[in-house]
Amino acid sequence: MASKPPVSLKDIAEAAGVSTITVSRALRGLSLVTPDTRRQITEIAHRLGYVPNQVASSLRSRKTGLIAVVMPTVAGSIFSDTVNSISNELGKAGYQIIIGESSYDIEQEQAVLEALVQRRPDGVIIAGVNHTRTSRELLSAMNVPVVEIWDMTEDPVDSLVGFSNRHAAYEFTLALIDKGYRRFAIASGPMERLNRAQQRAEGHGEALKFKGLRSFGSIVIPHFMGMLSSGETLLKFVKDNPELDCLFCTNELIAIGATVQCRRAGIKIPDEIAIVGFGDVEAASIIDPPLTTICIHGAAMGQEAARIIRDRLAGKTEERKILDVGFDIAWRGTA
Amino acid sequence: MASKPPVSLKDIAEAAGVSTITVSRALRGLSLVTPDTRRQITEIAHRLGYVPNQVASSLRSRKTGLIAVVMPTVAGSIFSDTVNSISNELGKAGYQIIIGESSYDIEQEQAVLEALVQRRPDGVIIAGVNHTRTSRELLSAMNVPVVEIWDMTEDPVDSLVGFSNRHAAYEFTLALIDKGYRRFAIASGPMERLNRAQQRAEGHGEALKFKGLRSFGSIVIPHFMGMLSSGETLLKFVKDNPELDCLFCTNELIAIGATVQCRRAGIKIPDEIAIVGFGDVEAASIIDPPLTTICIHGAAMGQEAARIIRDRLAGKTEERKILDVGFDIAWRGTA
DNA sequence: TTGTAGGCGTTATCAA
DNA sequence: TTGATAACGCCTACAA
Repeated sequence: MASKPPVSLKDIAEAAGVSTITVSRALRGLSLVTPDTRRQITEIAHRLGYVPNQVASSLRSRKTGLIAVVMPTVAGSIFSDTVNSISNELGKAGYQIIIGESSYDIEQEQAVLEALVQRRPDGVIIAGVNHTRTSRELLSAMNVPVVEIWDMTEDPVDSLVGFSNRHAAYEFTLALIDKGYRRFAIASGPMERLNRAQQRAEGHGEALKFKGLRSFGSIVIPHFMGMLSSGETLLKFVKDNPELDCLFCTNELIAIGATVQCRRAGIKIPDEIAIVGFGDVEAASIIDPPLTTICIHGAAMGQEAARIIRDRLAGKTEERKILDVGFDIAWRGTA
Repeated sequence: MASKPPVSLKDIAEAAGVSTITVSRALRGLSLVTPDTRRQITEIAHRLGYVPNQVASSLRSRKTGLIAVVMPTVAGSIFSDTVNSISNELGKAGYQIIIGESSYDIEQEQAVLEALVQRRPDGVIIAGVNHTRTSRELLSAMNVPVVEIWDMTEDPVDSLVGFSNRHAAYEFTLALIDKGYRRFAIASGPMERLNRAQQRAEGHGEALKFKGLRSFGSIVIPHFMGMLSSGETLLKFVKDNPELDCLFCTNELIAIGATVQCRRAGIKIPDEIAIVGFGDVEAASIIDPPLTTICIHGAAMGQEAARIIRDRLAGKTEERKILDVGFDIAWRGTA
């Protein structure tokens, strides 16, 4: 297992009889090098199996080409559209992403952020607008573009691409009431300490109140246990509360689970009970009946956030942006 | 927007009246520092808002704490279990992962690899065993542990944690024949140039041949277009071939799509036609009927691969490992 | 237990 | 168009 020592710019420079900086320039395509010299250098670099050391480059140039992306989770389908579109959009510009998972917990988010920051990312995209004080300070102190996503506030750390969870839940509830539903219960997923679930619940509640309705119950699935087992719990809840006519889920996955399990138990949806979700993952459209839900523009948020980062880093713009991508209601089979 | 200059070890050293190396040692917890000194240093570092620069650290120590993970895609649910378990397992040991997508193409894989290698990862986990010559050379030349996953071969680059796609398809087909199915057609997803789909098709074909059966047709969904639209294509195929009694899909997503669309078209599954998948994603169990499929141990592969990397980097073991995690057949509703 | 010296591989800066 | 010099921030090696 004789391991050859790694090849550096210096080795190439010696072989080519030029200085390291010339090699560096040639390999970076810096057009101040004679085509002839460049060709020779490229050839030698290739022959020697040279692999540029981006660590050294990053240290000296203070550019890592890394964008930190902090999400509650990347498991499951909720945030994967967002992460993918970020990755694709930034990939075009030669950036790599490093992902951190906050596990829906701002303390954990801070820990993750503290780790990521040490790698000196050139930018940060982070889900949510509710962070610890230290996290906010950290984000500001980094002096790189920061884009918060998946939420809305008047007072972002830097730029923001999101939507109002509260408003979406509010409007959706109004629309459901318009459709004739009156006796709602609300089901929440694992209570996010990042509190987007809570905002959704509040928006729902406000809409009820505005229409003079009261809530007929609520249930929380404390630790997320997979779609089907959450669904079992909700099936029991639905059976125990026969007066309900609509189960408002603040989380897509439990809505899917509930729909599947209720259907398997022979409950007619939406006739006996309507079920609605929040988020529109792909699985929502393959179940029967397909889920009526709020469609969140995860990919669009990712893409816009990535663009903002890219443009800022390219010096194209200085300004901070606040972008509301809104939401749609996807009327399908469950309500 | 006055941006304070970043704080370095030197700044802390000066403030504490010690040398930078002492600060470095104190902050890394290297137990050669007086508790008193350490406390003082920690306090100052905190007060100054010191953020260690891992780029500099990586350059000098030749350890980046980064593990490169190369997968065909991270969109969708197929590989996400694997990536998550890798991330979790390595996270425990303080490693970060950087992901590259090969898009089911070994040329693209090579390009991705060439980019990742420049960041000097401490290890590599890569899907598949079929790589370009250059990729293999690159992997060897890196002199870091490499684990190939999701496939099987006698001749891995280094370590290997996988299963035989061919064998799984072979055994599954035999089991289906045992169940009484005779008139099979095979449906493939986007033809992977990384050729795992092909191995599955071959295993299926060999089993038929072994039992003296012929294939009743085949169809390829060339570009993956989502579960439901693939399903439409397959629904048409099934309608056009009424003699079939089992549709063998080499890809879970198209199996789900086919099942959903056939069912919506009123075709009785499995009575009129059986449909089986390959891979067992979560969505397979929420459709009706739930999909009979080969259960691949994606999370287990990820975890084992991560462990091998971790142990090798901790110097716990030198040896290369080949691990076959096998597969299970999940008999559910569609066959 | 602490410190000195130097270098990891690259690129910014300034000079030729 | 090319080069010399130094520095990015940290840690290895060796010495005290």
